[in-house]
Order: sequence, then structure tokens, then C-alpha cells
Amino acid sequence: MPFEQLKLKNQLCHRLYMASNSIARAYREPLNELNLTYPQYVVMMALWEQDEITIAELIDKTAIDGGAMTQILKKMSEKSLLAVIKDERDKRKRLVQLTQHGQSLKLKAADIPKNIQCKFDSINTAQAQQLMQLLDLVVNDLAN
Amino acid sequence: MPFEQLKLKNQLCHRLYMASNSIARAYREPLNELNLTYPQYVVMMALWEQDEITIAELIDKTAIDGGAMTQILKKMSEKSLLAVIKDERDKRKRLVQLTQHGQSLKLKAADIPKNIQCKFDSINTAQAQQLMQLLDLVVNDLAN
DNA sequence: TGCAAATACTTTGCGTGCAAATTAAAATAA
DNA sequence: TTATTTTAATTTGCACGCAAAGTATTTGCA
Repeated sequence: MPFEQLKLKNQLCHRLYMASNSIARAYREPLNELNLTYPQYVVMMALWEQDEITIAELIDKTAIDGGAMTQILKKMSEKSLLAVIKDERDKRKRLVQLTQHGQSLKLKAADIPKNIQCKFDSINTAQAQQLMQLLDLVVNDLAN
Repeated sequence: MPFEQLKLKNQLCHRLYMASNSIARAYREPLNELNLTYPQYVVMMALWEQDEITIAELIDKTAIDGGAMTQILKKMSEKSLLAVIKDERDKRKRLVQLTQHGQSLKLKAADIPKNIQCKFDSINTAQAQQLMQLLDLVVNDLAN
């Protein structure tokens, strides 16, 4: 079978492309109600876990590009979700700090994961776990 | 455990986000040598399988956004990879046709899938198949 | 036949993802 | 100490992904 390896149906990358876009699209509606984009939501989740971290740490936790992060934090700061303040001990660094508004949004966001899960009719919890484990292998293998 | 569902490590969406970005990044170098972006490569794979299809069919096969597709085809046309011609039977439609240059690129691209696979040290063929099947379930569940 | 609805695409505006260049500050070396 | 290198973040330019609006063209229905 010539060029079988170039067929779209055999491309893991294309599956990932479609799945990633699909799930980001699924988050769009619920996140619109919080006035958040998907990457902004990821930043919020990171900060809800640990507040007042440097931008570099935030980039590390979220895997969001540094150049994009600057813009994202700027927009989130304008929406009064967080503040970016100087680190007096190391003036190269900047610390990201949730506002009270940003902290309180956690309650409103708490239902989102369940709402998304409801859409997965054909995937059970074990399969979702397995999927996440396989995706971690992909990410780790490509990290080098 | 309060708000456990909001932690990043439990988010399938974030795993997909990272994996999709990682693998797109992995394709960047080999595709640079063909002067193709990743979505452009997807368009090429679709056309190598079946040439002279409408833009709507191309969108259907690739899952690339329609608005983006217009721009992508414009750029690929400028690079003489393909031509977009009118469908005389239905003047709303436009047909996408590979040029000889576009067709010949298939040979150069034939090695790419194997080169990417080499990076996956911890995933065997069966696991890759399983991953693709799970991703198909995700996409199908979210299609509704 | 004629006209509203559907279809196929294009355009526009916004928000990233990414590479590369830039700026500023701290760490390290000479 | 001073110069070099490294680290942290920003800026710039390009290519999408997506929603919404706009433009033809065709269908289908009254």
C-alpha cells in the first residue's frame, strides 16, 4: 500500500489536532459566561491551586507560551482578575496575584468540569484516565 | 478534597492542549524544510489522497476552519502548490487542484511520519492505535 | 414564476502559539 | 570590580482557530 503512512486516518497528530480543537470549543460556551478564554481559564486554574507565583512558574505549570502569557496576563489584569507585581528580591521577576474577584470566580467555575464530562457519552472514567496517561507519554517523549 | 476537579493535573482538556501543541511543534522542523505549516501539511495530505475536491469537502476531511481555509489556500496557491478553480456546474463551489509541484512534494513528505514516530520512545504501535481510538471517541462525543 | 431559505465561500476582528529579537537585571567569571 | 553570560520577561511579525457578518449562487416552495 503506497504512501499509507501519509493518509489522514493514520495520523495521530491529526487526531490530537481535532480533539484539542473540539474540547476547546466545548469549553467556549461555559467560559463565555465567566468572560474567560480557554488559556485564561488555564491560568486561573493554576492560580487557584497556588497564588502569587512568578510568571516563569505560571508558564511552567500551564505550558502556555511566554510571549502569549504576557498578553494574556495583560488582558486578565484589565479585567481585574489578577495583578502583576514586582518581585523586590529579584527585579527581573514579576509575581502574579489573584484579586478578590479572581479568587471568588473559583466558585462559579467549580461546575464547569462536570458540565464538560457530561458530553462524553462513550468514555468512562477508566478510559479517561488511560487517555490522560497516554497523552502524558506523548508530551514527555516530545519534550526532549 | 475541595475543588479537586479544578486542578490542572485532572484536566483532560489541558493534556490535549499540551499534547497537540507538542506534536505540532515536533512537525515544525521537518515541515520547514518543505516550506509548509502544519495545517498546510494537513491540506496536502488530504489532497494527496483525493485531488480536485471542493473546499467544503476539504474542510470536512481536514476539520480546518472555513475562514482559515480561505487564507491557507490563498497562501498555498501563491506557493504554486495548488490552484483553486471554479466549478462550472455550481458557481458557488470552488475546486482545489494540486499542481505538479504539489503532487511531487508527496515523495519528499513520505519520510516525515517515520521521523516523528522515532521520537516516541515510550509508546508502542498498539498504544498509539488505542490512543487514536480514544481520541476518536472524544471527537465524536463532542461533535453533537 | 418568483421569492425566501439554504449553501458555499469570503471577510473581519480578536485571541492565541510560536520563533526571533530586544530589554533589563542578576549571576558568574576573569 | 568589570565584563560576560544567563535568566526573566516583553515585543514583534506571522499563521491560525473561531465567531459573526457579508456576498454570491442555487434550491425549493408557494
